[in-house]
Amino acid sequence: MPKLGMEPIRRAALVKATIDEIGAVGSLDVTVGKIAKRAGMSSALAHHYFGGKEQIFLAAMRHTLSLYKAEVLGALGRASGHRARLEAIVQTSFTSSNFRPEVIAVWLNFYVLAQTSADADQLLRIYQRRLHSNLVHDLRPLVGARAVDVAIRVAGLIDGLYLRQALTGVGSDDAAAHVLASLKAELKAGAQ
Amino acid sequence: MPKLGMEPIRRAALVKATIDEIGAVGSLDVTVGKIAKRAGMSSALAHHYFGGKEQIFLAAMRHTLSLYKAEVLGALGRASGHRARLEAIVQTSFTSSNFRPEVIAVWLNFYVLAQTSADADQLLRIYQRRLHSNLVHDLRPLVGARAVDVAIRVAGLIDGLYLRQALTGVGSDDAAAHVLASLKAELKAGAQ
DNA sequence: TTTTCTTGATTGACGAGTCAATAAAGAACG
DNA sequence: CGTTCTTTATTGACTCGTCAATCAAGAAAA
Repeated sequence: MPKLGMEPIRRAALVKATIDEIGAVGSLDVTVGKIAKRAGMSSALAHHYFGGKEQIFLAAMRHTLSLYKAEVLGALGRASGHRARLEAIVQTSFTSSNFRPEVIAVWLNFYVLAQTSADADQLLRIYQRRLHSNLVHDLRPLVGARAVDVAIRVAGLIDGLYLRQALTGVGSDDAAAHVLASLKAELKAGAQ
Repeated sequence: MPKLGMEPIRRAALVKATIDEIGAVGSLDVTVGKIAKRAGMSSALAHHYFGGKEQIFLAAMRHTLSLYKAEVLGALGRASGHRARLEAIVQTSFTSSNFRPEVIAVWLNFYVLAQTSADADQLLRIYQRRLHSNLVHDLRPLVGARAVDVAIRVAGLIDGLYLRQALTGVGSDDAAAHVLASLKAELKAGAQ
């Protein structure tokens, strides 16, 4: 059985299984054993490749973040013009892939973990910084000096509406539309 | 020793201890034993009064929500005029008492629990409905038919900025000011 | 045969919930 | 007023289960 080069395959399988298991349980209260079984291996092997539970979690968070990042980059590539780029960023945050139960569960528990895990906190800050600078980049030409403040509000609104939609399907008629409406109001009001 | 009428005292002590313990650990991964010890009693007594761990958690959530509700009601009582009342609602959401680590931890874990616990979900919806209707009540005279949509955005922004400030002290220069700025932009843009 | 992959078995710890037993405060009773 | 009964308060000890992490050992490639 021992084919060589199993490590990356096993790690990927474990990451996926971790996300699925967190989604199934809704919390980080998942066992290495369950994750390993879902990934089709023994728990000892999971420990062998990751060292411990927390490292498995972090890998799952990183993976979720990198998927999101890729989605944003893709959407940005397809958009032209500042306005369109802003819309792309907003739309991407509310893609259906972000509302799969596993993804929601990972995000929520990510927030919880960020309170106590320095690594999780760092990952979260990276996400926030990236979103913020993406927004500022395309807001600057539109609102000038107000870009930073507006970006804070847009980012906050994205997170808040995501949270609300994730927990209570309410407002799902289109959260993205709400963010864009708010943005439009900011642009209009700023221009007097 | 058995003084009568201990039940309400014990329950209150357990609720407080639960919140403190969740704050200390950062998650719901707290033991009944630890909570009970913090409240100065045996774990058996905690079970006696609450029945189980989940019920202790729910009592802690309810307590946190009722504190918040009382704060809002107090602030609303002191405010006069629609604009002032809206400001009161927003300000209250960002009171320093809401940023004590225990309170943050309870809220974050509340969100996580709402995914799987019907009771937690119900509590969360009550909070959201109350906030929404409070906002609509004072927005209607200002923006008419747009009140519902604006309320959704303001509520989302409150939750989102709270989340961001709670996790990374960033933006703490004043989240409430950001919400009010956004609100102002909505009013201005709506009036053309 | 050395390295990579893999697991069953084990260890050591911890935790939720139950239970039987103790203790006191009041109520009923003679 | 004593005495007995009942209810409330309280805990230590115990059960039963779970789980993270380790380890020794086997199997297959190179």
